[in-house]
Amino acid sequence: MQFEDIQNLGLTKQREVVLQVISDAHEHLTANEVFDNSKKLLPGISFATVYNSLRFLKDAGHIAEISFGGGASRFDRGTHRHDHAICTKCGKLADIEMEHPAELVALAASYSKFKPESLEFTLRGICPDCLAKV
Amino acid sequence: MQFEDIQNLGLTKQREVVLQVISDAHEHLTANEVFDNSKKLLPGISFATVYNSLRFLKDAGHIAEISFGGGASRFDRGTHRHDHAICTKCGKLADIEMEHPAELVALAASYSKFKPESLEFTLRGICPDCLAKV
DNA sequence: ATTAGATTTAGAATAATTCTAAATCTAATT
DNA sequence: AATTAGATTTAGAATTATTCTAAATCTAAT
Repeated sequence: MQFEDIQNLGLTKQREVVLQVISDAHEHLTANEVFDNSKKLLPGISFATVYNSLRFLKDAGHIAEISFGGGASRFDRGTHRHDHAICTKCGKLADIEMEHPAELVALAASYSKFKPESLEFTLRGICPDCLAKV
Repeated sequence: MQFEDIQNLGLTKQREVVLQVISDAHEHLTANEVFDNSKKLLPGISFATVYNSLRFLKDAGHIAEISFGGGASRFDRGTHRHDHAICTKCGKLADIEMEHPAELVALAASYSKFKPESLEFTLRGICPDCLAKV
């Protein structure tokens, strides 16, 4: 877990703010939410710039885009690879930090004939909160 | 691999057609493409009905929705669980038919504290066609 | 035939994302 | 300090994706 100085990545102020917002958030925000939060730090920022910045930051590997059936994409500070769990009751999205079984990527690559770059999975199930509510 | 008679699922004609279109397609279609193809079989069908049918068929487990960053959801005949590979060069989407390593779901569930229902992954990499083009 | 409930239709409405053109900024050069 | 080229931002329009609404139609059970 390495400290990354957002002030020093050679980003424009707008991109810095967008990255800051995503880093500070405890949840996975939509583009719209990123926009709302960014305006608090940089009132003049425009919607298009948020989208541009999201694309830029994604291409640069600073953030990751997550999407599920239904609704807008969400964004995630992409400092390292991780997986997701999504609750089929309430829709909550959680991160999973674990190593993959050694053979998983190789197996998937051999089945698909793709040259593998990365693999990420989504676990569908019921989150602890919803389990407790029954 | 079991034969399923689409004519006999107790579906409305519109839902039958939507399911037929998805089953017949060799690729993963967007809602828009499903609509276009459905019109060929049932000219009067409306866009809203295609969306309604997609939701219905998804809830009933006949089809699955797949979404990635960027663009519309795609739909897949969901007769059985499978994974996907997506090409980072050309965007092509392929199915992966393989068993998961035994411990994968249990491991993911224990890390997330979710009660697991299903798990699917996406392999990112370069597809055979793009590899050949270099 | 009647009726209640579900489904479909057409089109409007909303939400998500991208595009456009003009203005601004940045960094490199005079 | 002025000039310039290229990248970025802004504002808002445009496009694309999805959902909603209300009236019409269908279905199955009386």
